[in-house]
Amino acid sequence: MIPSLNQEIASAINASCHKLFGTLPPRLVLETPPKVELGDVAIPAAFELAKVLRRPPRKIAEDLASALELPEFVRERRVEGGGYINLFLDRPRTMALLLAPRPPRTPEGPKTIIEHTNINPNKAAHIGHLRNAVLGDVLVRTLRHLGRRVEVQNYLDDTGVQVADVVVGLAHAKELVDSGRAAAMAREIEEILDAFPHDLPGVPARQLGDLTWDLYALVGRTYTQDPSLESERKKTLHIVESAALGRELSGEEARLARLGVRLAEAIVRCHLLTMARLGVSYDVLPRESDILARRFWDRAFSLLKEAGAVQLETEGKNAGCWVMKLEGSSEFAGMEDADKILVRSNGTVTYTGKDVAYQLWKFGLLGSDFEYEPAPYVDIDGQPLFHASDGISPLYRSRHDETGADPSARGRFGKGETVINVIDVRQSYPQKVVKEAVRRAGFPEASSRSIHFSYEMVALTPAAATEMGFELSEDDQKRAFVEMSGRKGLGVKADDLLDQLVEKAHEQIAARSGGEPVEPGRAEAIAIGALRVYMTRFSRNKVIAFDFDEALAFEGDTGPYLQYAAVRANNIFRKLASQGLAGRLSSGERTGLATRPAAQCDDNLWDVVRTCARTAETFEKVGDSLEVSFLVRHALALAQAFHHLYHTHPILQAPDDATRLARRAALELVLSTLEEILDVIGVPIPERM
RNA sequence: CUACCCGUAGCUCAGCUGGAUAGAGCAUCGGCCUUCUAAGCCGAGGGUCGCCGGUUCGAAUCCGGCCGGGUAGGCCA
Repeated sequence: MIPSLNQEIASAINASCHKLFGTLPPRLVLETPPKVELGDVAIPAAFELAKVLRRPPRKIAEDLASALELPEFVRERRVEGGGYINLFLDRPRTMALLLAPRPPRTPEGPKTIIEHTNINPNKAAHIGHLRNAVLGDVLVRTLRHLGRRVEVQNYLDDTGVQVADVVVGLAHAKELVDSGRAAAMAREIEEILDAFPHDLPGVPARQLGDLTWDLYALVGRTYTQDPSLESERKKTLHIVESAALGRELSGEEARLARLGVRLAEAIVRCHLLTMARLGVSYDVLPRESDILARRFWDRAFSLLKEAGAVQLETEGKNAGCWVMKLEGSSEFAGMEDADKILVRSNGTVTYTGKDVAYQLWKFGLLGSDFEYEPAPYVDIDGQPLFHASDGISPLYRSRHDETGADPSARGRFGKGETVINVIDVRQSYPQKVVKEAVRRAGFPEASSRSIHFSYEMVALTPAAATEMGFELSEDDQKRAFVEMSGRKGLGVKADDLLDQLVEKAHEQIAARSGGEPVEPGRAEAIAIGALRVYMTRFSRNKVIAFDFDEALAFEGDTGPYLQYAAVRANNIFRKLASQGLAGRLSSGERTGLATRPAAQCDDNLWDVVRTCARTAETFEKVGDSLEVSFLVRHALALAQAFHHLYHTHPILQAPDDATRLARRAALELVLSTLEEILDVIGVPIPERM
């Protein structure tokens, strides 16, 4: 419940067990009883001891309970159920302790690098990317809250096939299916890119994401209908890579390469704008093109070769490729062909190969680094559009050479002790390969600190897909969910969903404001709250079958429910002030709380306090398990407890000052706890609902 | 074929390393706005925890085997 108190209780149990039974409980766990009436801390140790001592747990609990020498904080002990020892805390003192000011934590210790978002810069972001970014962002905020040093990286695959695909679409628009529409879109896209970094008059920045989304879908359809275009794809990818490697290119090739560079750069701005809307930010944007230009792979390759981790195949289907043999290792057991190609027979490096180099760099083990420059995204006045995750520092991106690089940023990024990659579960296999490669390159400790934060995908319910005008096959209609597919253009765009949320929030506000004008930030805040909670309230390994009704819900287990609790708490303090009553607790009141009669803390009030008290351990649990839904569910439980209290314990109309003080104290605690948690989940608290 | 994930109320999900009467939200039904905003609260109904076996004083939870659904096993990422 309270970390320091838990420790005292734990050592008391151990001491008494030793004295009474001459043995310690195999595992010492402290639980929280399911109901307030049952107490504040539950000790199930008697169940464990029953096995060892071969005596009924209830008996053991009774003996142990009376023998325990507990801290003064514990007011009462009871044996409940089959053998639980339940402790009741001194309510006023606990409350005073919980309300005592805590010094803010400054980050310290070794650095944890978290990579998330990582969207192919060739089209608008969809709701699957949203899950990635929100989970990653909440993880970042949680670890920071726990006092760790965290660096946020958003990797840009600016020289990948997906970028090449859209370049193909632009260069060969007339050969695509629906060529008329394709050509029109291509023209508009090129105009937008020509004007970049400025926007065309009247054309919103996100238009580019929408257009490329559609164009990419046409390219995808064309590939399946007319495979001859595939050769253009290979050629284009080669051009894009060659440019990054600094090779001389002919006129047309150079034009295509430049197109790819500008496309990626402009789409990244779309993504960053979308994420900024949600309050998601990054410290550095490492680019794949710079990994190529800086020859990171060459370094990684020699490390792997020196360690004997890779070998050149001379025969078989992988002849001419450099592969990492995985057949023997247990992690890859049972796989038919577990070997992973890192260098293709034509000499080019696979994505996984580049990822190995990137991973080694993240740990500072590559012996090579990027240069860095501030990300080039500015508004009309030349002010930066984005900041680093501290909200102050500039957002940097990697750079391949010194020209234009910021020398003061040199060496600032990477060199993490722990690296967490937020990537969906479908990429478990390549992630395992990367981890294994780091190990075999001679860095077992770095390998063990390579964490794949995996989560399940966001898919669409057939209903949602149909609602958006997609025609599903009969088989698909029967499925529980259908996978999104950029190549089919099947998916819900992040900004579209946000817009719908904002619109709905606006309607709801307008419906209750009685004609008063609605300030624009309110609907946006509610939309963000709804979205962030929707993306984080499920366990990581649960597929989210996206459903419009569910995503747009504002009642029950939702962001607005949390926000409403905080708004209500704020309203009470506001109202108290407007009536000339004491509102927020003074420091004298806080310390004086400890000696007040316990009677003012009835069970209902205490239930809320008890929930607040579990916050610290919830944060710890999230840090240990990397399961952010624990935090969200805790917030929901707290909000629920408070909404209940709100109806049973009026403060303005409290019967007397003493009662009011106890209630104000509980309110103070709820509000500060809610603010603390919502800040970490990234749910903004509006002034009013 | 192999590995991993999922299977709990009509729907969406919790259930923390085995333990208190299996809990929330949505939906349904019934109440509560002259009282700090009803995006709220109170109450009711609704469960063979996929199936079978094992371990245990005790299993939704651990183990084994099935069944159903999903994902991965590309010189794509």
